Amino acid sequence: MEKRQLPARGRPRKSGAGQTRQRILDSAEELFAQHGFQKVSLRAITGRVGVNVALVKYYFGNKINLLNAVLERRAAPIIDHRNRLFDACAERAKKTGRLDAGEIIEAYIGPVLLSKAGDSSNERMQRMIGLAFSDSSLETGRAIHRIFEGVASRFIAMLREACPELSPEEFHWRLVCILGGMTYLLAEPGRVRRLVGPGFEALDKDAAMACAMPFLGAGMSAPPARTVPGGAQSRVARAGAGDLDAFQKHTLKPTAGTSSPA
Amino acid sequence: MEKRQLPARGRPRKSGAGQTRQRILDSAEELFAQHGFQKVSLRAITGRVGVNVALVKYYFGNKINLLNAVLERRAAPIIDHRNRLFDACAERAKKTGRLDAGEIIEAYIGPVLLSKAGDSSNERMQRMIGLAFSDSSLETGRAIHRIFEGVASRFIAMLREACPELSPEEFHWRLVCILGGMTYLLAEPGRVRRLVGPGFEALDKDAAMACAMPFLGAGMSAPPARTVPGGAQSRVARAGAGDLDAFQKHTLKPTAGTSSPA
DNA sequence: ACAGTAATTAAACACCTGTTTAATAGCGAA
DNA sequence: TTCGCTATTAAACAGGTGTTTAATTACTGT
Repeated sequence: MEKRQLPARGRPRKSGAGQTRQRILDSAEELFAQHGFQKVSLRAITGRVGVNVALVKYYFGNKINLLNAVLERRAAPIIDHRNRLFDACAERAKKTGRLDAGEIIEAYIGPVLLSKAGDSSNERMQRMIGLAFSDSSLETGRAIHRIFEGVASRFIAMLREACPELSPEEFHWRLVCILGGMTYLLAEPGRVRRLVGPGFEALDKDAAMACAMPFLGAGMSAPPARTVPGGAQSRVARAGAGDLDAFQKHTLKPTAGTSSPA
Repeated sequence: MEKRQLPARGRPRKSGAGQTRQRILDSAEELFAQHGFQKVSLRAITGRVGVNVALVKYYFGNKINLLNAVLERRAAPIIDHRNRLFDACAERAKKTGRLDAGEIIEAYIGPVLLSKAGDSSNERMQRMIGLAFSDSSLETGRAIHRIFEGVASRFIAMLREACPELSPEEFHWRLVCILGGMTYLLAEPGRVRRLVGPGFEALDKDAAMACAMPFLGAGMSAPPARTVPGGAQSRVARAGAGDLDAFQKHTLKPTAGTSSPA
């Protein structure tokens, strides 16, 4: 009887070799972007390229490291682009005398949201960042955080400088809104569309950018709700509709106040 | 030898019975709110209350139905509250002659974000909705969607009416920002805070509401970026900084235009 | 007293997960 | 040729998952 007829085990013939690592990265990128980190199994990733699961360990060590590798591969251009735009913002501020919040936000979001035509890798990166951000698990959040920590800090610092009139509290919650909105812009899975119904091409991210920017910019430039803790009333409460009992009590309740001296 | 010394199998004595279903619901609610639907196992839920996994099937059929039951239990008051506030908005609009976007947004977010003092169930509901919304899986999204479909539609319809000057496209993307911001307000897992650093009590949701509302309201009331497709320029592009080559080309590119006649 | 039903359990089912181990086929150099 | 290194595989490991089945006990109505 023949010794082995089994599918070749061991090192493959040289033709087209050495690209396995890349192909695993590509496959992982595509699946992570489609379904999120947690829901994609290693076997799904390697199965698509026809190699064994064990190669993930061989090349990347483990699953979370594979995600890191996938992210790192695409992060550098985005970070560079953001930094260049931030530089431009600072440059312009030197002439006009003040930083523009809208410009800064646009400089942060643009490089991720806008893809060069035909560059599908960026579109995948969009969804991947969006999904990783909204993923409730700590590990994916940490992965993103680690990679973009630098620019993110610069973004926040510049934005803070552009909005000196906001209290720390107020700045924080507006920032939460911006990042939430940004996450949805990136990864919006069609839920909103299902609610609103169709009626236009919702996939044009350039349009999304152009439409979202006035919103975010105007939001950030809005006057503070309250300069003194407890001095503000919600719009609904101010109007004083009849049956808003519990709602009113709380909206009117003076807020704890900034608990830090800074 | 004694017949059975094993832990009692079968129906338990009447004392304190009949509450098992509730206890499972409570446990599930707490864990779903903490870690999200996908990451919580049925055994974790039932283990905490000291009952067998099979009871989930007995009482709820399966896991997704358990989530539905958890959500349904808390949804009704929220939906009612929202509707009452919407009624009040409509009432006021009859006098002032126009709907106020900020009021409408506040009426939608408030009932979820603001909890009656000491009502921890609402706080759990907040995180649960937030997590379910940002969960990339379809099933949890559908669960939320099914329950809030009605009010959500009313919300969007009213908001649309309040912003007639926005094109469908523009309205859509601003709505995405609002819902994204809202999701983050509800479930923000501390990522933003880690970036910004501490400095105040970030957990006061009443303050979050008061701080976020001017942002969202002003954003929604901002003038449209473009009334005619292709007529708008992004702020960054307009400023024309030197090295924004590809970025400019795309920001300036005329947008596909509303592809539907409606 | 007895039959039926409601509530609960232990245990298995069938599968999927990330990870690891040991074997092996091909290649390059000595 | 032979040795060692690289890239790859099959297979197992150790566990977790939602789901299901059958058994068991207590209570309820007749």
